[in-house]
Amino acid sequence: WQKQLQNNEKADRTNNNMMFVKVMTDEQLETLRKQIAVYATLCDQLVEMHRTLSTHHDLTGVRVGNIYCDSLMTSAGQKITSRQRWTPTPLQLQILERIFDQGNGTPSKEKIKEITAELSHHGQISETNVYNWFQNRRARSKRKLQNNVPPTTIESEVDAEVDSKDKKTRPEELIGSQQQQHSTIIMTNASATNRPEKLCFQNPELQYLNNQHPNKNNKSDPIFTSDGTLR
Amino acid sequence: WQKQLQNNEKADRTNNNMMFVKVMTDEQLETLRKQIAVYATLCDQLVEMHRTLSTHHDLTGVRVGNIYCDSLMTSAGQKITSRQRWTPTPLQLQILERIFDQGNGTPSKEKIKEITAELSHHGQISETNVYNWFQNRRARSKRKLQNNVPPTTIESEVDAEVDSKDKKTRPEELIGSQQQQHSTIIMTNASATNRPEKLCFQNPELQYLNNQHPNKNNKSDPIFTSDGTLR
DNA sequence: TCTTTATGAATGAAAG
DNA sequence: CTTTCATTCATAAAGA
Repeated sequence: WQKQLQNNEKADRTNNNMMFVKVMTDEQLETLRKQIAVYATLCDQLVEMHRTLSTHHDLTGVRVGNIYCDSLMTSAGQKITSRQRWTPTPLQLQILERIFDQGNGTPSKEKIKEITAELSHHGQISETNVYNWFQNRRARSKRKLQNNVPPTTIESEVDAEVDSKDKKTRPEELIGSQQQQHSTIIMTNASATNRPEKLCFQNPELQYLNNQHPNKNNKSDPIFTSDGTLR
Repeated sequence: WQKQLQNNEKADRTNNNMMFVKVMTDEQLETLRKQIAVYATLCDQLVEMHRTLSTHHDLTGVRVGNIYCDSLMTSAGQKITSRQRWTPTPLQLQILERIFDQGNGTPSKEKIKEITAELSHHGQISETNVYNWFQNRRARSKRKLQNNVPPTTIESEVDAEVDSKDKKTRPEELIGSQQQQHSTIIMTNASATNRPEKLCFQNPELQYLNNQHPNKNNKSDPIFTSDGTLR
């Protein structure tokens, strides 16, 4: 593998404009990654279901499950390529920070363009980056306040809950059975932990697609091994 | 592995300060396609099997859901308690994307109901969710276009240059937020020559899956769409 | 290296 | 519909 990589790499470098074949864009690659991850997860889910169903009957499901786990499961949700992300240069950061501090909480599309133009003199950047940055900046500073200023300890929780529930003004013309449990309090740590949560399934099928839990085996990437199988 | 990739990336970036470096041979691409197709087929089969098993063993979806949920909790731990918003199942997502791609941009209340009904077979969902999904999907795809269409006006810089160059490599619409760093994926021919059929299931009962032509039904031909989304 | 943290990006929901 | 918010995911950077 390594060797091949190196070779290809060299070829890549030397024949930059030449014939080797196929170029995938980041989007395509990312899409591919997602797609594979989705399938892997799907298979995982299904296998799990089979396992559950078959436990009392025969070995089929179990075996399938095991095999699957060995070959595919560890790869679920992993990345094929690392998605690269923008990182502001110190200078950009400084400028952004300054603008942010100026208070005008609403960067608005116009502003964004300006800012982006300005910042692009100091490094690669796009409007989306700026937009996201402000978005995140605002959200996080807000949360910080929230977390730091919960001096209103005890009864605030209840009040907050009621308040937020009242906020739910949307006329529910269409509502199924949903987890629209806007039990959303002001997510302080305290409230988050005492809350008797509703444990029942909402997405019975694939809840843990979002698993980020430190799986010790997460070494593997869904990459194609030399024999054409996934590992 | 990962590291190797990183190295490649760095090398690419520094040595020839150019971008787009994802290179695949035709065979590799083909292999990839096959592999994904196999995944799709497998999933289809598994779903079918699951349905059969479910009905046969007289298990309701709910029960399955509960059991599954339980096993999930034990394995994945804390997760489930904190979820408060709907997360589409991969399957649901696929379906949604497909519908969206079909162009009928106006999901009208009628449609929504239908779709919801359909999707509810694959997981907990409500009409509101579907409604929101389409809302967001449309808005965001629009924004993407908006971000991409405006031909680079500000060429004041190296980065801008790079950017436009970058865009040239993208035959299709691109995702708004991706604009910068690229990483390298190179697949060797060696890895591309094998049979995807070896993928995972060796169980006799499932063996027949492997003999299927991946493209048997169009649903099993997962290729990325032009806008980098799944369908 | 491996783990943890900070933060860019994605996205469901809701407001405007 | 468009914009914004809240939450979560993924990863670059920092720490051990």
